[in-house]
Amino acid sequence: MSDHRLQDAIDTLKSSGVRITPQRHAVLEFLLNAMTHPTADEIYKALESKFPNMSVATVYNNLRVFKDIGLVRELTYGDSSSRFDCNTSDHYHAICNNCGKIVDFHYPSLNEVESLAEQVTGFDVSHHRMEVYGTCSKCQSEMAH
Amino acid sequence: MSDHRLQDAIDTLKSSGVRITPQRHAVLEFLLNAMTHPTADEIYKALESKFPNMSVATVYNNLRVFKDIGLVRELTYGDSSSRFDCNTSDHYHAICNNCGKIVDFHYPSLNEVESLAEQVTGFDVSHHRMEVYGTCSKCQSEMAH
DNA sequence: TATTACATTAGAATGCTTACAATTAGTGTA
DNA sequence: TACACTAATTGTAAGCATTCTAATGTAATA
Repeated sequence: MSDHRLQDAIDTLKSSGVRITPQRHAVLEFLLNAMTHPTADEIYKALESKFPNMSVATVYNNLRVFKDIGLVRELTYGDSSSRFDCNTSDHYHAICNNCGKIVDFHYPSLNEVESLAEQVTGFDVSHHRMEVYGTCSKCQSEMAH
Repeated sequence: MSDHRLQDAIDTLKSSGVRITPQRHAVLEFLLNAMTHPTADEIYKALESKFPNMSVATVYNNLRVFKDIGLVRELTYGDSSSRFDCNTSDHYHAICNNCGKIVDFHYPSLNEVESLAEQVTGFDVSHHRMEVYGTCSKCQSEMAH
């Protein structure tokens, strides 16, 4: 089902002059199929069996390449490690304070906030970020007991 | 001018059963007077001359105490270290992609987003976070040359 | 095929933050 | 004020995520 997105991503890489190595392909494929927003270490562990010799550095290197090209976004929350999101379409995140689960949700882009911020701060605004924090439904029902 | 805020903060600490030590007082005072959002290390360096024997651990310990009580907020961006903000009133941040400068700005709280997110995700939302990114006016004029 | 540039690897190094155990110092009570 | 109790501080070690480095490997090109 995501063959289409994978092929698009590979085309983007190629046209940027980036080589498609097996490791790079695997990281990309894993990210595209991931329902979650994995950390670098999670990606590394997931591909360990397929690429026993792969280095963590390779994961980081490739994530940076993807990020620079705009294929993935790096999400930095309070916790220690970054998460990576290959869904570059406009969306926001809801994060569970309890279990850390991240759920995507759509909302009309907050352009108004950007233009107000420009007026007030004198910035030339390029983008914004927004998340809501709370308790996910699973944790809510567990807490009820 | 911020004696009032400092006294309020100290009262809050006392009523939470937290002792007011000289180091703690100094960290709190520095944060309240800071126009920026300093890192733990910046606070440590700033107080070095006044408290030559103070440990970095003390800065971190106290910041955590303040955070737990709700006197300060921890800001985590992409860069390596956290920043601390003692302005707990509702406001948002504009961050310069170039120099890292952080400017506060006010905007009516995005309650609507929170309630929509609750409906869509099933979360019980407690709060949200939002920032705009761009180029600050100083960097803009420097880039013009 | 030789060359060149880019990727990967393994491990060392870095930087931020926390953990730990020993010492010091506030705070409430007699 | 003096005492005792307990929290806070200190210095250092440890943990963790991430980046760096140098050597090796691999793909594309002439």
